[in-house]
Amino acid sequence: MKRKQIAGPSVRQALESGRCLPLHPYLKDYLGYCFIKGALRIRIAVDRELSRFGVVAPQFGMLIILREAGPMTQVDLGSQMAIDKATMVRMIDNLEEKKFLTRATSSTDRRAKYLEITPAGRHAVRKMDAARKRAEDEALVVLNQDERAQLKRILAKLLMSSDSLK
Amino acid sequence: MKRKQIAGPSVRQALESGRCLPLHPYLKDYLGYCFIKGALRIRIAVDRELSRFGVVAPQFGMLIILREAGPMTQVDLGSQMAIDKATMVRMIDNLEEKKFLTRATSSTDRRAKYLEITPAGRHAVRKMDAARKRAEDEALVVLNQDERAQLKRILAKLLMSSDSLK
DNA sequence: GAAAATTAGTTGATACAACAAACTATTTTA
DNA sequence: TAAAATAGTTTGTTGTATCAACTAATTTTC
Repeated sequence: MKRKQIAGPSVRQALESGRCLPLHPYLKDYLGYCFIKGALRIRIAVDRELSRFGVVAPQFGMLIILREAGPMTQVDLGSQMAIDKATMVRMIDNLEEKKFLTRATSSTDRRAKYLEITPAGRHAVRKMDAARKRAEDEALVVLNQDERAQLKRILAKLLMSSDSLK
Repeated sequence: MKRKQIAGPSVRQALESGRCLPLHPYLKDYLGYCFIKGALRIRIAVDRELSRFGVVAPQFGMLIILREAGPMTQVDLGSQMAIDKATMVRMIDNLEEKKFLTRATSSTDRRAKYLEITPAGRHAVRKMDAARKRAEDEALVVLNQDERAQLKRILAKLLMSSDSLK
């Protein structure tokens, strides 16, 4: 009478419930555990802000990239973000619906659709970014400026380097 | 012709694929983004190790807590870890099947089942912990000892304090 | 001290999001 | 120019956490 095997960590659960992640006393010395709890705490705070705009974090990221890098196709953007093209369709649908970007068929390749952030999108993304910053700051309120800078530096170092790994 | 709304960030996806999370140049200054990427990188490494034992991170956590705190009921353990009781059943099934713990009906409350880590469970958890440590160290290889200590300290401070929040 | 409410654990159904596969329309390659 | 590849879309599948309902036991309340 085997029951179905469980598999995944309950990350999404935590994200959606938005409730504060309890930090268990017997687990607090496990770096990976603390790292993920800390990251989720910020993510939850940011997600809460972004939800007011009807977008999720990856969609915010898309708008940022489109703003900085200019128009590009869906697969291009998707591959930069490691998001499946089928998933992209839905995310882009949602952003288009909100008029944050336009889909325009390329004149040189009529299969491809170029995504371009709209003025409304630029405006929204500025507000989202302010909200994001607020949420992050609030989540980090217990850390002083020095600690925040260190955290940023360490994270950057950690991620930069391992970009080359694998 | 509305298509289904998307919702969640692609966390699980990254976890399972085990592939290296790309860090986008236009997003690398967003702390929350980097934080979650860094945390996932470690989590992926640890999960890969734990999968050899057929458990996921929360199950490892359960065994640790049972080892440190002694026997307790499923709901008790579940509430400490903020895991739904229905989810608990499946996770515990899996651990019981592997003989890492026993379910024993309480003599004082015949509804409740006390979970107790077995000698095999203790043995396994020691090996898991060694594997976890190895994985974490490897994931953090680019950071020197001082940076790792700082990271730990900052994470601890961040999480400790906000335990009181909300 | 019995009825009502609560609780522990379990099960099955549901919801949801990512992914795979199949498809259309186009473009590139051989 | 025929074949292969690609962009985008749609549909269907899969995996996982959750909900709702259920059983059995306990506690509360009157």
